[in-house]
Amino acid sequence: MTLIEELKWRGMLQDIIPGTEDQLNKEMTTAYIGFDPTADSLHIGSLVPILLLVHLQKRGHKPIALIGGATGMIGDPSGKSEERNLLSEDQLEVNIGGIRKQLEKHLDFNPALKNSAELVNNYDWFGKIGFIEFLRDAGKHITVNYMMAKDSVKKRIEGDTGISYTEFAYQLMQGYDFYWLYKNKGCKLQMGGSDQWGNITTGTEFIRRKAGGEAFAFTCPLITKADGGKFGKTEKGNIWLDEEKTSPYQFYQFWLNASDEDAGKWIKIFTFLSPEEIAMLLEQHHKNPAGRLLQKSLAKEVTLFIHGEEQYQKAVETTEKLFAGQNAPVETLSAEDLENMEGVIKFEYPIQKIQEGIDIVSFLAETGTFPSKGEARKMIQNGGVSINRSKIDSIAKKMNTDDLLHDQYILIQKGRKNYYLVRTH
RNA sequence: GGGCAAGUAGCCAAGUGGCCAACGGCAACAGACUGUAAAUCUGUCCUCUUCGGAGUUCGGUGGUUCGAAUCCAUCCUUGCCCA
Repeated sequence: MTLIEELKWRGMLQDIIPGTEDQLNKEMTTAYIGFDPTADSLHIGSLVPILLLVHLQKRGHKPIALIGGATGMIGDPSGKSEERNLLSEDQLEVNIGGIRKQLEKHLDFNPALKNSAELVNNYDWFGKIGFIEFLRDAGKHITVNYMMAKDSVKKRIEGDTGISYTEFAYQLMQGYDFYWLYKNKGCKLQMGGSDQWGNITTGTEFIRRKAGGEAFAFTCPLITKADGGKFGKTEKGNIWLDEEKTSPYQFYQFWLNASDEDAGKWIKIFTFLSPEEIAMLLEQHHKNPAGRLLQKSLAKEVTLFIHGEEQYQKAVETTEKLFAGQNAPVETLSAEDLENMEGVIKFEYPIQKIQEGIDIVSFLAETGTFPSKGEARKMIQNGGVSINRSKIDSIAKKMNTDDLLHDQYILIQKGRKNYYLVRTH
């Protein structure tokens, strides 16, 4: 299976410029993907571009990760219905650092390799270009008519929010990036999400007109959920790759909670499992859907890839303690079990207040489980709060020392899946 | 610069003097059902609350009025048309 065939099978190919496959088969090809420095960590939405680079490098091609230090200051209109706020230079600096750290974990940057990965920041070349120079060098080669025909631009022009000259110029900058990499790094291929198709083809067009060269591209479909929700968002917000922002346990749980339909698609995209292995998993899953083998495999592979063996083990251990024995009495959890639950949010609380018999609503608000008493009350009335695995059915309940596990802990559940551990002192 | 239209909660979107914390939809969260799925049904969904209420909202600021998201003035932003 060639790289393109594999990506097609994995469901990671949306659009492709004819001749791309021949180019990849012909020689070691240098290819790039851009990353937007809109936050100081990448989230799972950026996982697909990372994986594309990894696949590429595995096949002996040379990946370049481009961080949009310059383009990030402008804002890409693609997929945005409104003008974006500009990021400050300081913030960009921080974000670029965070992203660089994460990319270095997954790509091989060893310079001894002939296809070693490279990291570039487009600020390095855009920072030096003057406005007049840019207009003469870049602007002259692409007509406004061509730029306006792009979907991302057309939507904004036809919509009722408009588009600023700044954002309109974005595709020209991205096109120039591709040209710069073509010229200076011999980069002939650009990849990206399907929302980038317009920007990408501006680049290949630019290279053709200005350099008379041929460049290639393909895009990956945007990841969606079967139920139409946004991918990678939960109650707590984005799922980040940084374990400080999203603990490995939460990360593992995210994948474990995928629906059957999504899991079947995602396991091809987000893991490196072979078609045979995946076919086998799918078959076993159909025989016994309740085993949720697909979700478990998906969660395992992705957590291993991002957080490594040790964190994966911890996530699984915590998961088993919390979920495997859902109906087991809470006393079966030892003090060590409780202490070692990675990823469960822990709070400290003075034991004195428990001894005094504080009411449940105040207790939940004061520990930080809920932001306010009102919310705590509402959730209890909705039947959504459990203490030590038994559902609280009255807001009148008072806490007392009988509620302490091992004379010290209280396990709070918000809904079925959100656990909090209160440690008294 | 001139003319016309628009700006409502995370998003879309009704409301055009009191019955408005503001219809409806999406997203989100919780419950029932389940497999820590999906679908379905139910509840919550501006903030706080002693659950009786209280406070702050409808681009900004002033004003009219007993009372304004709704009327007036002005400013800002956006779109369309004209120059």
